[in-house]
Amino acid sequence: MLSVELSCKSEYALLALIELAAHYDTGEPLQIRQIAAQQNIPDRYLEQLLATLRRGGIIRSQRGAKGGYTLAREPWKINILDVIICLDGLENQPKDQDNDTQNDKTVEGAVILEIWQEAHHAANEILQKYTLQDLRDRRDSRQQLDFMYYI
Amino acid sequence: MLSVELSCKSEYALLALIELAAHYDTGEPLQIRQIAAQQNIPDRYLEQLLATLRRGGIIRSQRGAKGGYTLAREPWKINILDVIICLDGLENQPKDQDNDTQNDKTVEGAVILEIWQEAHHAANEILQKYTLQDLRDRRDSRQQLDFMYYI
DNA sequence: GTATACCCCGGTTTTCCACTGGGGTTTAGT
DNA sequence: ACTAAACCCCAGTGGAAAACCGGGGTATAC
Repeated sequence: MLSVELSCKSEYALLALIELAAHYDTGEPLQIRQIAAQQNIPDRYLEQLLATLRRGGIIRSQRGAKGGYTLAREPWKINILDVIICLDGLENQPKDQDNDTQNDKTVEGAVILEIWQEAHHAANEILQKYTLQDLRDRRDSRQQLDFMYYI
Repeated sequence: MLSVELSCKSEYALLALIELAAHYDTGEPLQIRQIAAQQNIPDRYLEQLLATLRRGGIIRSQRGAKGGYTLAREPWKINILDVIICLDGLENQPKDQDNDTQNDKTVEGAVILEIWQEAHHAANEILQKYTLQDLRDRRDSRQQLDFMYYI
């Protein structure tokens, strides 16, 4: 219910977004197939994730032949927390029904929840300070390094 | 695989530990039944969690009639991260086999993992700075407040 | 010696995640 | 217009992990 986990979903989405960020300069859309092949992601699954990202305003889509996906804004204006919230959080609604039965509003439960929210907040601050541009840059310099070692 | 989540398991364990911390002064052990009834936890499940906490050195057990559980050390010497690591982490071994097949060591995956570990670390620092004593104190002052509002 | 309470270990149920499939609809190119 | 390429929507399926239950054993106070 209140988690900061690196799931397949998050990882796949970020991998795809790194690709989109890398091709952002060209202005051309990228197709699901290309991304999926590049990053070894099941394409039908990736399709769902991209649909979610689109509804969340992270990416834009172009339908029809020669269509595909592009980032909705510049890579340095999309941070990782945006992505995570879009994927997991969009339908974590208030859900404050069931107030007739004391669902679990014990004092102890509230105290624990409080601390968890604090931890959760600390993690979110980290995720918020990194953008897709940062991911792309890190990827590039890392690959540069690998090449240096190779020769 | 790398998560900071408030699961049932964690919450149950912490609720039980708050009870044990509250009764720590008496020196008397608390029985599973009492804790389970107090905090509305399925007792057979709580038994498993307490067994794990015992193996992790968080609590001690006394067998036989008039037995039960007590904290293994003072409430202010047990922080929340200790508890979480004991519950989830004890058997998250290295598991660095499968280096013949490149399991998923892509450059992009490594970059993402790096950032996630940083976020994870930030959350752990929060969990580490709160002890069972803190939980107990917060519970008590919260209950005091509720009473003030009631009259 | 007996009741009490922990101990161990295996099974069941439930829930959720990763993944798949079958249709549709929009659009570029001819 | 026609067709093919691509996204769109929604409804499943399989498997694994989490939550939970039960049976029989063992230590200990009285």
